[in-house]
Amino acid sequence: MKNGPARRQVFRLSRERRVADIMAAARDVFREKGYEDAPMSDIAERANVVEGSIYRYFENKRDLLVKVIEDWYEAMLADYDQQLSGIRGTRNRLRFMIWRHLMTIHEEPALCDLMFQFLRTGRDYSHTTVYELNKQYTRRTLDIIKEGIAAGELRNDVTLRLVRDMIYGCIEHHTWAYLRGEGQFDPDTTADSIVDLVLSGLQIRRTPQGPDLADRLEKAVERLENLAGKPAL
Amino acid sequence: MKNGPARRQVFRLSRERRVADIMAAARDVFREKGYEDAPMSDIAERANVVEGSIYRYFENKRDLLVKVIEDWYEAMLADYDQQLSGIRGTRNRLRFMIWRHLMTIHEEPALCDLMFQFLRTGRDYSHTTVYELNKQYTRRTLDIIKEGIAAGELRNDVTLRLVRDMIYGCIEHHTWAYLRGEGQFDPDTTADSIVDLVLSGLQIRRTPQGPDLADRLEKAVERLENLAGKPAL
DNA sequence: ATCTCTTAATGAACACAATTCATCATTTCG
DNA sequence: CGAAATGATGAATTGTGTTCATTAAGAGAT
Repeated sequence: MKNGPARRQVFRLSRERRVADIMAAARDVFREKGYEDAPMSDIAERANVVEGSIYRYFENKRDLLVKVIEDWYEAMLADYDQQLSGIRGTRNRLRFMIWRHLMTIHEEPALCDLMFQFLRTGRDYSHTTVYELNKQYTRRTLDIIKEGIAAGELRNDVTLRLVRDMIYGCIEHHTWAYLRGEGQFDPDTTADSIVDLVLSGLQIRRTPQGPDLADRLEKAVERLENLAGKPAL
Repeated sequence: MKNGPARRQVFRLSRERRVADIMAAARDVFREKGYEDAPMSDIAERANVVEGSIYRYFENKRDLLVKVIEDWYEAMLADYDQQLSGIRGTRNRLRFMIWRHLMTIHEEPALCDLMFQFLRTGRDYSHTTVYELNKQYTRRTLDIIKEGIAAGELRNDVTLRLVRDMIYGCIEHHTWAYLRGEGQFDPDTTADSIVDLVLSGLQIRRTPQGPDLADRLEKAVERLENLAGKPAL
């Protein structure tokens, strides 16, 4: 019998259980330390496995990150349709989508950060599941816009892609600014403001034909006055 | 005399020249390979120095990246005010800012990428020079909005921060989508569309009861006229 | 010119983290 | 119960950023 260094007791779990353990540990460590500052050794320790074991279930560190984000994202979107289906009216539905996105970033800033910084920038992003999920997610917003157009409430001469970029770009830009200390975070009023801006724009709405209307009224009254002033009786 | 390995000829240059050489090399390598995939050895080789020498002028790899981006950003913003000062009118000035930003991203996608991905996400971003430059840069857009408000052209009940987030968020979101293959890139029409969307919003402007109201009033007066004209005789 | 003295550049050595793999423990199955 | 299959291990490897003792180049004095 060789007297080597003490070997840790080996536990054998089901594949699903091991994967779940590692992903849970990875999610926690990534949340706390980000991607680059999260050593595999930390993840292994928290998952009660040894570093090398992680590579039996995940190709590499990045793959682990991708799986973690996918898992979270998918779960988050699960009951989305249901919530949305209970809301009526273009404005309300749009507001919900914006509010929901703001809340998500507020609840999981670290994971959102990882997603935007490390997944979305990767060369292969457009071939990932996260890309598809995200597309599916933003498509709902565009569907709301389309319905608004079909109902004659919204302009039909805008590029839908740009509207999407404007809404989501605004939310994200706003959130990063908040995360580095600019202003406060109030999903309710922010959502209201964004919907209002997107729908109404910046320009002051001149009541068109305003002066014209006044003219016409004045002329009508004049006719009345003339009529009344005459020796009609 | 020791017969060690051949030692490379040592060139001594002015500090400015060395720094400039290293930064130029770093800029090129970063542009080609990104941040993480750009080894210091490549940068050193291209700058004709040895790896260790870089650390006489830069604290570490990140510091080098920061300096490179700063340098580029500063140069880019240099003749900005001058260009803008030649443009009149809220809409045109706003359009220029948007167009200019689109062009910048189009001309230097790699450096913009680095800036967004590695600088803006850093913990210390809000204490960097790039942060200040960027603030100063976006402030001009907000100044244009403020002038529009002062001139009575734009609504005064919007959060300026949100308008900024909407404009820049939209541009950036749009650009990343483009960079990963969605749609084309046409700074001119895109700038037009964004300005239009920001100023006018999505909602169809109902002439609010304009003609309708006038019609109804005129008819009422007509009835009065008829009434007054009849039993009078 | 020659001889210090200061300073810059060097590249070998270090440190640290991701990844691999030969080895051994555990389970499964005949 | 024994043998094969499978899974976990952790030591070794690799790659890369960073450090530092050593050495070369230039400046100034004699």
